[in-house]
Amino acid sequence: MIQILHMFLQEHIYGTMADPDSLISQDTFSELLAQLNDVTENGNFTQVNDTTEFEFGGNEVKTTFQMEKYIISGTGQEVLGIPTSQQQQLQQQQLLQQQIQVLPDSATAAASTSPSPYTQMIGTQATSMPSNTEYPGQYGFEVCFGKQQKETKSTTWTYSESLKKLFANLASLCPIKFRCSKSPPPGSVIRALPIYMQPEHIQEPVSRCPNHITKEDPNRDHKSHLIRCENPNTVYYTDQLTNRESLTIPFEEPQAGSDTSVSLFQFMCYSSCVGGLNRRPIQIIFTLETPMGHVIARRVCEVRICACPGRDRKAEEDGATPGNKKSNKKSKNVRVNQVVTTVGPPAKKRKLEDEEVFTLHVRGRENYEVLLKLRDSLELASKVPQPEVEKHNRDYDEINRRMTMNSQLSIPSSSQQGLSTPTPINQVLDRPPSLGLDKLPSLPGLSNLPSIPSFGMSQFFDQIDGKLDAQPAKITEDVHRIKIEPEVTETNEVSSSQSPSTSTNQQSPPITSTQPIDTVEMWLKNIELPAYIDMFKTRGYNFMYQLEDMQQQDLDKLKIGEGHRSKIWRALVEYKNTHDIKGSQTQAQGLSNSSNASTVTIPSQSSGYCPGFYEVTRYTFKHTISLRKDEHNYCARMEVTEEDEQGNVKPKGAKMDT
Amino acid sequence: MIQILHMFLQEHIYGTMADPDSLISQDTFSELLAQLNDVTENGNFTQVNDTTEFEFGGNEVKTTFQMEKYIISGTGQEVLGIPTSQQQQLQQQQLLQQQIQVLPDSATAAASTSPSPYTQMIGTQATSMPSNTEYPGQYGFEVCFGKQQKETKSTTWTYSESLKKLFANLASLCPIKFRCSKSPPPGSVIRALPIYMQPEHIQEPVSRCPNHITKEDPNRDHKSHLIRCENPNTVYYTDQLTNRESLTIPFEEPQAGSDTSVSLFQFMCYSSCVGGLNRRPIQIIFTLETPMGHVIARRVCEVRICACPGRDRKAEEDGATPGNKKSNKKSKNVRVNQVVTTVGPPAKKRKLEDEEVFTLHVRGRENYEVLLKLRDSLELASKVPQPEVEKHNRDYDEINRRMTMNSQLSIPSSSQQGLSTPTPINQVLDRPPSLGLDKLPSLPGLSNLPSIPSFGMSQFFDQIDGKLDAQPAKITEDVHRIKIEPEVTETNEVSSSQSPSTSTNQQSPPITSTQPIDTVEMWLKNIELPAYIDMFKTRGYNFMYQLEDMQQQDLDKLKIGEGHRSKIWRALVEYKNTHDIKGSQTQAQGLSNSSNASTVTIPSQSSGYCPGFYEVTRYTFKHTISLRKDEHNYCARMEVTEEDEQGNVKPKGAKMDT
DNA sequence: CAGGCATGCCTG
DNA sequence: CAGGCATGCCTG
Ligand SMILES: [Zn+2]
Ligand SMILES: [Zn+2]
Repeated sequence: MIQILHMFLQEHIYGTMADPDSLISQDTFSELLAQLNDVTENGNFTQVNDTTEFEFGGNEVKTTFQMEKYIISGTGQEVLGIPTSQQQQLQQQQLLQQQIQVLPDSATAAASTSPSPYTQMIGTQATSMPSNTEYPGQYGFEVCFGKQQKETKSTTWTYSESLKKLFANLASLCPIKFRCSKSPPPGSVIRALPIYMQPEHIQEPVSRCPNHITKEDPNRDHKSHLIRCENPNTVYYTDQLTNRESLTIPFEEPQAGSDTSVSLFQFMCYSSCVGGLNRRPIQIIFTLETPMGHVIARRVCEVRICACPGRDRKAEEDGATPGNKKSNKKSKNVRVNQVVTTVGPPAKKRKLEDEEVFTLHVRGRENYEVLLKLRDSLELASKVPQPEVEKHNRDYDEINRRMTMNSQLSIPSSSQQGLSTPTPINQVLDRPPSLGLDKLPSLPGLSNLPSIPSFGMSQFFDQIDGKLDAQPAKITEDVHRIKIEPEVTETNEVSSSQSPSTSTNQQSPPITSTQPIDTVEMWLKNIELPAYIDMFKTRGYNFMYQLEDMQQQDLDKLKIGEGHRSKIWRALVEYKNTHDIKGSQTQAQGLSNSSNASTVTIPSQSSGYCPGFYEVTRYTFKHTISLRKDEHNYCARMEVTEEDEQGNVKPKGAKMDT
Repeated sequence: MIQILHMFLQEHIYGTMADPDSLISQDTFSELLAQLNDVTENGNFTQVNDTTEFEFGGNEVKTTFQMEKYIISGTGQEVLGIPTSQQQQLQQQQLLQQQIQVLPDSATAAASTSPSPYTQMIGTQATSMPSNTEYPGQYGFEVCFGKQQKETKSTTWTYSESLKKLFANLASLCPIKFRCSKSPPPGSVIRALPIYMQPEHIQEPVSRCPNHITKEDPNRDHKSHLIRCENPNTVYYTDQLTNRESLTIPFEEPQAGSDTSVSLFQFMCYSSCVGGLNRRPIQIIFTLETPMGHVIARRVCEVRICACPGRDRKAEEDGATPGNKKSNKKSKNVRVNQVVTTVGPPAKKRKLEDEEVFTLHVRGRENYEVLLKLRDSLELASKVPQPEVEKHNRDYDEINRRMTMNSQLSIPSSSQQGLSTPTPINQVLDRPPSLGLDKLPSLPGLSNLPSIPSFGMSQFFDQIDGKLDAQPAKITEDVHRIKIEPEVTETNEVSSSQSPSTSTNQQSPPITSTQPIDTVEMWLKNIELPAYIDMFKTRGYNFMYQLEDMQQQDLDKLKIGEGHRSKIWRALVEYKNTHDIKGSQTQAQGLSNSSNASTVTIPSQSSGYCPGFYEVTRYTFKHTISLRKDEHNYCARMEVTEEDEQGNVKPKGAKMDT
C-alpha cells in the first residue's frame, strides 16, 4: 500500500504539484490512501495468505496499520488468461479499462521475474472507474439533443442545457445527436456506457434492477442492459472483467443537409428503481472509438430516468438557484458535472456558493485526468453519509478480524515493535502530520455545531515521533526509505506447460475427474463439441472459471444451434456442480496453464503456487475518524494547508477562509 | 358454462335464497357468470378444441356468447395423478383448495364413467380463491395482537382495532397471539397464507418481489415466501398446483399464566413493492387445521407492510371517517374486512356510510361461505379500474381470436341462429331481465355525476324477447331446459395400463426416448437413483411435468445429499431440455398412465384422447359494460331488485332509496 | 423519530 | 396531461 502511495505520489502528485501553491494537504493525502483501499476490493488477487494489523486510538479516532498478503497476477491480461493473439479483441472489450494508463510500463514489467504487482492494482482501480472526462479530441466529437416536442410535466424526454442533464421517461425513445467537426477514422464507433456519478457507487456497474430484468420478455437479448439503442447496428457489450454493460453504434456521417446523425436511445430502468439504480444519479459516457478500440473522444451526459421528466427538470432547475436545502443537494450534482466538463487550460475561479476554489495547474492530460478523478472522488467521498462510513468501517473490521484469524505477523520488524510503535509508519511519517482534522475550521453557518474531539491524532503522531514533510518531494524520499519486500517463506520452481491440453502432469487440485478440465477447449472436446472452441475463444472464454457466471441467456447470445446450445448448457451446469471453479486452487491451476511464463521463481507461502502470479504484501494504513457530516464535508475539500510552514498542527477552527 | 350456472344456482342460490325477499338481481346474476370466467383461467384442462363466439351490442355495452371446448380431468386428484394412497398428504397440501366443497360428491363422481366435469371447474375456482371467511369453529380459534410498544410514526408494527388491520414494517418481528377457547385436537397446526384482497388479484399467489428475492441471502430457504415465522417448528409450504406459499406452526397451548401463545411473524416485502405486492392490499388467512389437514377454524387479518406503520395507520383511521376522497378509498378496504368478519346469524343492518345494506339469510355454512365469497367478489369486482377492465376485455378478445382461428362452430344450433338471436340465451332468459344497469339510482352525493348511457341493454333483451323470472326456482327450471351435450365427433376406446412402468406399449408422443419417461419413478430409475422415488412420491411428485417448475432451491429442500441432489438436478435440466413437458400430448400421456380408469369411452375431437379426461364444452356468457367508476360501484352491489314485480325495466335513476 | 422530501402513479 | 396522492427514505 505504501509502495502504491509512493508510486502514486511519484508519478502524479509529485510530478504535477510542483507549484508550491498547490501542495497537497494531509487530509487529502490521507484520503488518497483511503481511496486506494478500494483497489483490493475489486482486485485480481486470488488468495490471501497473511494478515497482520496494528490499531491505535480510541473510539472516535482510530488508526490501523494492516498488512495483508495476496497472490495477484502480473497483468490483467494474464489474469484473464487471454493469449496475446486475442489482444486486439481484448482491447475492444477492455477499452474502458485503459482510459487511465497510469503506469504504461506495467505490461512490460509483468514479463520480468520481479515485476511490481502494485502497478496492476492501480490498473484495476482504473478498470472499475471509467473516465468521465469530457474530451472532444482532435475530431471535435460532440453529443447534443434536439428541442423536445413539448415541455409538459410528463414529456417523454427533455434536456436541460443549464443542468447539462437529460431527463427521460422509462423506455422512451430519446434521440441523441452526434457530430464530429472532422471525420473520424472510418469504422469508428460510439460507445455508450452508464456509470454512477457518486464516488461511493462509481465502481458498481450500472444495470437494470431485478424487477425489470425479471419481467423482461424472456426472448429478448441484453435484458440487463440499462441503455438500448434503436440503431440497427447496435452492438451490446458486457465487460467480462468489470461486468459493465455498454453498447456501441457506428459513427455515421450526418445525412446531407443535416449536421448531426441521430440515434434513438432508450433507458430501461428508472433512476429510482429499487435494487437497481436506486435513486443514484448516473452519467452516460459517450466515447468515440477507433475500430481498434482506442478512445479518441469522450462526452459525458448526466441522465435521470423518471416518470415525469418535465416536472423533475423544472424542479432541479428551480432548485439549483435558490439557496435552500434543495439547492444544496442539487448543486452537488451540477457542480460535479460542470467540473468534469472543464477541460483545457483551467481558468482561475472564484467562489462557488460557500466553498472557495483553488486552482491547480497540471501538466499532461494523463496526470490531469488522474487528478481530476481523485479530486472528484475526494470531494464526493465526503458526502458519504455517516452510516455508510460506519458500515464501511464495520465491514473492514470484519474483514480484518477474519483475515487476522488465520495468520501470524509476517513482517519481520512488526512483531518486535508491538502495537505502540510500528516501524513502517514511523519510517514513513517522519513528522507529525496534520490530517487536517485537528484544525477543523468552523464554517460560517456551522460554528454552533459541536466540534469533534481532537484527541488521538496529534498524540499518536507525536508518540511515534514521526515527521512528515508536506513537500511531495520529501514524501517520496521518505517513502523510498522503506522498501517493502514480499516475505519469502518458500520457493517453488514450476514450469507451466504451453498448451492447455498437455497440462495433465501438473499437480491437480482434488477434483473428481482424473484429468482436470480447466480450459474451455478441453471441456468442449470432452463434451464432444470441439467445433465451438474457436467461438468461445473469440469471446475471450479460455478457461472454465470464466464461464462460472455464464447464464443461459449469455449462452443464447452465441450463435449456436438449439440442440448444441442446450447440450453445452447442461454440460456447463454439470461442470459447475462437480467443480468448484471458484476455488483458488482450480483457478490458479487454470490460469497457470495459459500464462506464457516459462520458468519463474516466485515466492509462495502456501501450496498454491502458480507461474504468472506473484505474491504481494499489502500494507494498509487506515485512519478512521468519526466526524459529523458537516465537518467531514469540509475536511475532504482539496485545500492548501499551511502546517508545513508552521511546523505543527493548528488547533481546529483556527484557519478559516470563508 | 350455463350448466355450471345451473348447478350453481341449483346447489346454492336456489337452495339458499328461498326467502322471497332475497331474490338475486339480474346484475348479480350476470356478475356470477363473469366470476365463473375465472375458472378457465386457472383450470385443469389441457386442451382447447373449439371456440365459437357471438357478439352483440356496441361500444359501451357488449355482450358476447362464447362457447369453448376443453379437455378437463374428472377430478383434481387425477389431474395431479396422485394415487389414493397419497390422499392424506394431498389433503394437507390441498387444504386451501377444499375450503369450498361445493359439490362434495365430486370425488365419487370421478370414479364413474360419466361424471360431471363441471364440478371440477368449481373446485378449481376454489383452488385459486381460498376462503377468507372468519370462522371461529368449535374450538373458538382467535388471533389477536398485543399492545405495541410505541405509537410512533415508524413503530415496527401496530394493529388497528377499528380497521382490523395490522401495519408492520418490513421484516419486523411481529408477535401474533393465538388462542382457542377449547383445546383443538393434538397436533393441530396454524397455517398462515397471504392473499390479495382485491378480486382482480385474489387469484394471484402472494410472493415476494423479484428485487427482494434476488437480494436475499442465497443460502436461505423459502426466499420467495412473504411470510416468515420465527417459531422453530415452522414448516413452509408451496402449493404445487397454485404456487401459493404458506407456512404452518404447531398450535400450542398457552403457557401457564397466559391465555395466548405467541409467535413472531415477519413480512418480507413492502405492500408497495414493485413487481411484488405492488401496493395491493393483502390479508393473512390463519387457519387452524387438524393433523390431517382439515380446516377447523379460520381467522383473517388485513396486513399492510410499510415503512411507517404508525403514520399509515393514523392516516387510514383518520381517512376512514371524513367524507373526502380518501375516505372513499379507505372505506372500501375497511368495509371489505368488516364484511368478512360478520359470521354467524346476520343481524338486520342499516346503512353503512352511503350504501344501503340488505340482509340475506342463508341456510348452511357451506352455502353461506360460497355466497359470502361471491358477494365479496361482486362488490369488489366493481372496483376494478376501467383500464384493468379494458385490458381484461382485450385479453379476452385476443384469447377468443386465437381460439377461434383453429376452430369451427360446433354447437349444432348456433350456426343456424346467426348473430342476432342465439338460442341458448333465448332459452335461458325467458324474460327481459334487468341487469340493474338501466335503473341506476343516483347516490346522495353523486346525483350530479353524468349518468351512463343506457342504450343497448333493454333493447337487447327486448330483441331476444326473453323472459326471466327472478324467482330462483324458475331460473333453475329454465336452465334445465337446455341440456348441453358435448359434441362427439369421434370416439376412441382406449385402455390405460395400471402401472406407469408398463406403459410402454401405448402410443407414444414423439419424444426422443424410445420409452417415454413420464413418471418420476421411471425417470429416477433411469438416472439410477431409484432410492428417491418414495421421497418424490411423498411430496406428490409423480409425473415429470410436475417437476417442470422445480427450481434448484426446491430440490435443495429435499433431504438429498449434495452429490445425488446435483445429479438429480442435472438430469432434470436435461430432461426439461429434451422433453417438452408442457406439451399437452406428453402431459395427457403422463396422466393417463396413472389414472385408475380401465376402459372408458370418451368423446374426442383431436387425437389427444386420454382416459380419465373428459371433453367439455364451455359456454361463456360475457356481458361487458363500460361504466364510470362511481356508478359501477353501485351497480355491483348485491341488492334486491323489483323488476319482477313490475314486469319491465325501470328507467335509470328512477329507483332511489337513500 | 417527526417532519418532510422524492417520485411513481392515479385521478379527473 | 396537470394536479396531487402514496409511500420509501432522508434530514435534522
Ligand atoms: Zn428497474
Ligand atoms: Zn419486495
